Amino acid sequence: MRTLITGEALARIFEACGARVFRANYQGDVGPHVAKAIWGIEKIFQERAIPWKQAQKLNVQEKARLLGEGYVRGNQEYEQQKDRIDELNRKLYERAKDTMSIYKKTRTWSLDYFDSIYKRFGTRFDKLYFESEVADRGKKIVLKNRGNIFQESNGAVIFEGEKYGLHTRVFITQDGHPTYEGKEMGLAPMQYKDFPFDLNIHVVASEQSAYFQVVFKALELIDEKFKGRECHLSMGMVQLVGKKMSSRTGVVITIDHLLSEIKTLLSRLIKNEGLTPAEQKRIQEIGAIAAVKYSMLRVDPKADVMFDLKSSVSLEGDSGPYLLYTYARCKSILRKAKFRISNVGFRSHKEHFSKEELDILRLAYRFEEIVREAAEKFEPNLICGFAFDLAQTYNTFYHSHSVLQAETKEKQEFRLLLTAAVAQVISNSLSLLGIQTLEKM
RNA sequence: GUCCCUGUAGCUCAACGGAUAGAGCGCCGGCCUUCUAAGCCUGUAAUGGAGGUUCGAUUCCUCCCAGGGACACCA
Repeated sequence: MRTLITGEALARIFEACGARVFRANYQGDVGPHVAKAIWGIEKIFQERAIPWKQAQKLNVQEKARLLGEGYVRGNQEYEQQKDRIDELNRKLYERAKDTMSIYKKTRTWSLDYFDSIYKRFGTRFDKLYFESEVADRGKKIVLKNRGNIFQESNGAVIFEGEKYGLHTRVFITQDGHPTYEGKEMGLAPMQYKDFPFDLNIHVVASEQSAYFQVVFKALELIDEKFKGRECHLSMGMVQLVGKKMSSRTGVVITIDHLLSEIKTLLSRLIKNEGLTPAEQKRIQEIGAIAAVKYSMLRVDPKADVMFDLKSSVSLEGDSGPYLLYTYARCKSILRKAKFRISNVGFRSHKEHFSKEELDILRLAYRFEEIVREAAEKFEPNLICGFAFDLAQTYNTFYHSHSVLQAETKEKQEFRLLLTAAVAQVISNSLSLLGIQTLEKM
C-alpha cells in the first residue's frame, strides 16, 4: 500500500519535472505463494461447503478476503502438507490442465481486486508484468550463463554474491523452477524493451534491499547496459503497533476496513447543511483517501513507519483533511467574492503588507524548488511538509485578517489574490501527491 | 555470528555541518452575533551512551547499548 501510494506520487513529481515516466507493476501470479493460497482456499471451501459457483457471485472484496484467508491457511499447513502443496506448485508452473480452472478463477479474483484498489487510489499502470510471463525467459537467461555468471550447487543454480561483497542466492531451484531472482533476469530486459529507461526505480520494501543488490549485480554482469540503471528505493517497513504486518500470517489491516473506519470518523465532521447525500459521500471517500495517502507520504519513504489505526490516520493537524479543509476554505472565500483572476489587475500596493501576508508570500514562491528537491531525493514528504506549512501560514493569516471585510479595496484585492494563490499551490501540491481536492467540505 | 537500516519532547514526524533543534497528536489555558472552529492563539516537554574530527555536530568517524531487516532453493 505504501509503495503503491509512494510510487504514484513519485511518478507525478517526476513528470512535473519533465521526466517521461513509465509506470510498471510486477505481480506474483505464479510460485509457492499462489499454490499455498489455492490449496488453502480449496480447503476452506470444502470445510464450509461453499461451491465455486456460489463463490463466483461474491463481490471483489469478499473474494479478496477469501484469497487472503486461503493464503494464511496454506502457510499454516505448509509444514504438514509440504509434499502436496509443492506438487500443486509444480503443476501450476507446468500449467497442468486439472489446475488451470481454479488458477484462472482465483487469478482473476486477485487481479480484479487489485484493479479496484488502483482505481480507488487514483493510480494506473502503463503495463502490468506477471511472474508467469517472465519465468521462462528468466530461466533461459540464467541457464545460458550457467558456468560463468551462475554456478551449479546441489542441483540448484546460484549466484555467488560473495565475490562482490554480497551474498549467495538461488536463481533456479533444484526442481528447476526459477526463483524470484531468476524471474527478475527475464523481467529487466522485457521492461527495457518496452521502455528504454535511464533509471528503473523499484519502489519496494527495505527488507529486500540485499536481495536487489544481488539481482542488480547479476543483471549488469549479464548485460552491461543495466549497470547504474537499476535502483531500489528501499521503502521503510510499516510496523503495526509493534507487530509486523504480514499477509502470510494474516496480521493485516485491510484497505477496505481502514477506509470505512476513517469514513465513519469523517462523517461526524461533515456539516450536512447545503450538501446533498451524494456530495457527502464524495467528501467522505476523497477525505478518507487523502487521510491515508497523506499519512503514508508525510514521512521519509526510507524510514519505517509505525502504523496505528487510532492515531496514524489523522483528520486534523498535519494531515490530508487539514489541507483539503484549508483549500475548501479558500475556495469558499473566493466563491463569496465572485473572484475571477481576470477581474483583478495586478497593481503595486503602497501600503505595507502585514507580517502574516508576507509570511505567505515568502513561503509560496518556494513551491518549484521544493518539487525539484522532492524529485531529486525521491522524497514526496517534502511536498507534504511544504503544503502543510503553507496551509498553516494561511490559516494564521485568515484568523488575523479578514479578506472580504478588508479595510480598503486594494487590500481586499490583494488578499483575494493571495487566497487564490494559496488555493492553487495547495491544489498543485496535493495533485503531485495523488490527492484530489474538494471545493466544499 | 556477519552485513544493512534506524535511535530527536509522553506519542508520530522535521531540521544542505551553522542562528534560540521545528511541527502535529496529547496535556494546560484561551478564541465562534464577523469570510468554513476539520480552524486559530497561549503554555508544556527532546537529540540513546561514551569518545573523536571541527571555529561549530541531531547531522561526519569509532566503540557501546537498544530496535528493525537481510543472510540458498519464499516472494
